[in-house]
Parts: sequence; C-alpha cells; structure tokens
Amino acid sequence: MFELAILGLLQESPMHGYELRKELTAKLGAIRAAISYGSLYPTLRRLQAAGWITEAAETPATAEEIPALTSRRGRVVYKITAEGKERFAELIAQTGPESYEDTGFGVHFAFFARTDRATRLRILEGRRRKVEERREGLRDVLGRAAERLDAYTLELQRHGLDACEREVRWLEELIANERSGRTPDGSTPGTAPGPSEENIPPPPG
Amino acid sequence: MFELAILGLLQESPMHGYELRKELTAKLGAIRAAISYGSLYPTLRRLQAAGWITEAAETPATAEEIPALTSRRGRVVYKITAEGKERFAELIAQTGPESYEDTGFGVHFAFFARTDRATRLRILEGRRRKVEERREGLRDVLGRAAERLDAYTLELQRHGLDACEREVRWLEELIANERSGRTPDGSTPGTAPGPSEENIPPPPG
DNA sequence: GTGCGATGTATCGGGCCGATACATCGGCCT
DNA sequence: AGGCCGATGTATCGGCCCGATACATCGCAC
Repeated sequence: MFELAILGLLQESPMHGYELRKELTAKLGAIRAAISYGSLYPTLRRLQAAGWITEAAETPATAEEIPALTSRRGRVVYKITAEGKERFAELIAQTGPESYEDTGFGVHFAFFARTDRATRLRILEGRRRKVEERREGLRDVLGRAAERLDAYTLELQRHGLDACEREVRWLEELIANERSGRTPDGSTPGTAPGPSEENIPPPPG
Repeated sequence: MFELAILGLLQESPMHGYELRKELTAKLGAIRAAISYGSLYPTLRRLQAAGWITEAAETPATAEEIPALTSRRGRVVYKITAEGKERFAELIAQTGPESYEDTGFGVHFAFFARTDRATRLRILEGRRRKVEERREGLRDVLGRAAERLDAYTLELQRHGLDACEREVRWLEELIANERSGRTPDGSTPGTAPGPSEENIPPPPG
C-alpha cells in the first residue's frame, strides 16, 4: 500500500528517506500516525528491485573538494523511473477490496487529485458500502446482543457506530460533489463550468 | 495485543477458535473489522506454549460410540489456566504507549469492566493526550502547509481533525464520569451511592 | 569543548493479515 | 436419491508492517 504513496510522492519530486517520511506523515497524517523506517526502507528497496525507482547518492555541490575523510554515508536520493510512473498510474486506477480498507482508502484518497473521476466515484462508493456494512454490524450488536455486554463495551460500540454514521454522511457529500463536478473546496475546476473535467493533471516537476 | 483479548474472553468461558473469533468480532467490532485466523491460531499456540491456556479436544457426548470412521478432527476447545488468569491480571493493569494506540486502547477499553478505576483513568488520559497530539499535528498541517496541498488532501485532513476533536470530547466525558464514580450508562455501581467502588468483579463462570 | 536534539540510514524479530486448503454439517432444490 | 451450497471449523504460508535498536553527522547553545 505504501508503494502507491511513495511512488506518488516521488512523482512530484525526488527525495531522500527522511524527507519522504515527513511528506508521508503530512499527507497521510489524518489516516495513520507515521510510517515506520522499518517499513519505509524495505519498501524503497522493493521498489528499486522492481525498477520503479532509482537510487542516486547525493553528490554535494562541487563534489570532490571534500574527499570523504570520514567516508561519510551521505543522503540517498530516490527518483521515480518511467516504469515507476506507469506503475503508479496502474495502482491509482485499480480498485479492489483493499481500496476500501481504512489505510488503503486513505492512501487512494490522498492522491485523488491525480485520479480520474470514474475511479474516484468507484472508490468513494466502495468505501461507503464497506462502512455501511460495519455500521449495520454494530447496530446488530447494540440491538440483539446488548444485554450480553457490559456498559463499557456498549459505550465503545456506540462510539464506533457514531463514527461510522459520520463517515457515511461525509462520503455521501463527497459523492454528491463528484457527481455534480465539484472539488471538495466547492470550486468547479477548469475554465468551463459544469462536469467537463475528466482528470486533474499533475503539477509540473 | 490479542493475547489480552483472548485471555479475557476465555476467562468468561472456554471456547473453540471459531467461536472465539465471533466473540472477538462482537466485542472489538467498533475497533477493527475482524481478527484473522492467520493471527488467531498462531496466537493460541503462543498462549498454549506459555502455559496460559490449555487445549482439550472435544469429546462428543457418549464418546466412543462413533469410532471415528473418517478420523474427523473435531473442535478444539481452549480454556484458561491459573497462570493465564494471572497473566490477564498483569496485562490488564499494565499501561504503556501501546495502550494509547488505536487497537491497544480499544482492547483495553473493551475490558474496562474488569479493570480497576485508577488504571481506567490512566489509560483514558493517556489516550486523550495521544489524540490531542495527533489533533495538533493536523491543525499544524491545515494551518501552515495548507497551500502546498491539494483540495482532496486538505479535505482528508479536515475529516481526520474532526474525528480527533470528537474523540477528545468523548474521552473528556468518560474521564469526568470516572472521576465522579459513574459507569458509561450513567448508573452508580454498587449499593452505596458515590465513588465507593474500586473494581467491578468478573461474573462467575 | 561538550552535550544534545534534529537529521539521516539501516536491520532485526515478531505480530498480523489475506489467500488458500481442506473437511464436515444441515438444508434446500431437483 | 443425489447434488449443491453456505455456515462451521482448523490450519498454514508468504509478505507487509511495526517498534526497538544501532550508528553517524550537523549545528547550536551553554
């Protein structure tokens, strides 16, 4: 899942690991706390082995002047390859069960600006369905099995149910906006008003 | 983390794996979808190796009458041991960073009826602190880095921020209730009114 | 001049997940 | 009668991800 996120960030600009982690945290902070280095570095190596990113040891400006007295490691800058861009396009367009999961949905959503509208709608609706199922499960427990459970467990379920209901409402709103060709901030992108855009192109560089 | 949950459920009554999973789902449904068998069975084996649970192959009533023509496997019933009960008491009382994490907090909370009030308060306050930090991080991003992010990413952050604020309010309420000696349903446990109880004993069996 | 927090790369053990395999049971359709 | 199917039930495997840990440099404040 982080493959998609890393590819997406490196598409904007090359970065080294530490920077990548900070950007990831900023972009996905609403979904998960922070990606661990124990996930980040192995993922980078995987992406590299697949040929989707390349590693370029950072050469300091006017390089050989300082001849590495302490043989310092230096930062490792990663950049996306042409194959990596294809892979990103493939991943961003592909919807499956994991795109509706908490983390998977969040990662996809974070790159919605680079996703075509049909895919956005598919993911939004899949997520809604998933959350609705969860909500129904919680209602069942609160209705049928309430007397079997203690007050704390019930309170937990109520809180979870409330969160589900809120998320469904949020998703409904987003879906309605998508259908009427609005972005989340309420603006209509492009020059012509109405549902004319099909995709928002990525910013240059 | 599931060690705690499994030990807690088996303390109520012996169960086989499938049943355990269903109960786990009912009890923790508000936190996570469902524990996978790929987690459940290895965990059960770990608990067994540590001597905290024992395995008893279910002998059907009037056992040897059907002499196992197809050598059927039969359900495996797990029950908690005395050491397991000690371990549960140890785990339930111990608070650390993982008790404030999403899953860890949820598991602890689900067994608050078996947790003494001091620990309940420690966990609730630790969780609140954690969610507040997350909330501040999101506010920072929405304030300082807003212009760097696209409309969808911002919308995601807003939704996350809203969820944080709600959870903090929820926790505040729970903490206030604990301090004034109320359970989540608003009742005052025990015979005497006021903050007299220190712990809710587990039900028999 | 030294300690300390931020920056920076990296590994290791272990927990957890999804996919998969296999087997039984009861009920329903034909 | 026979067959299909969904619920019940136990179990493994590869792989992702995490927390803990280690190590090194940089700039700055004391």
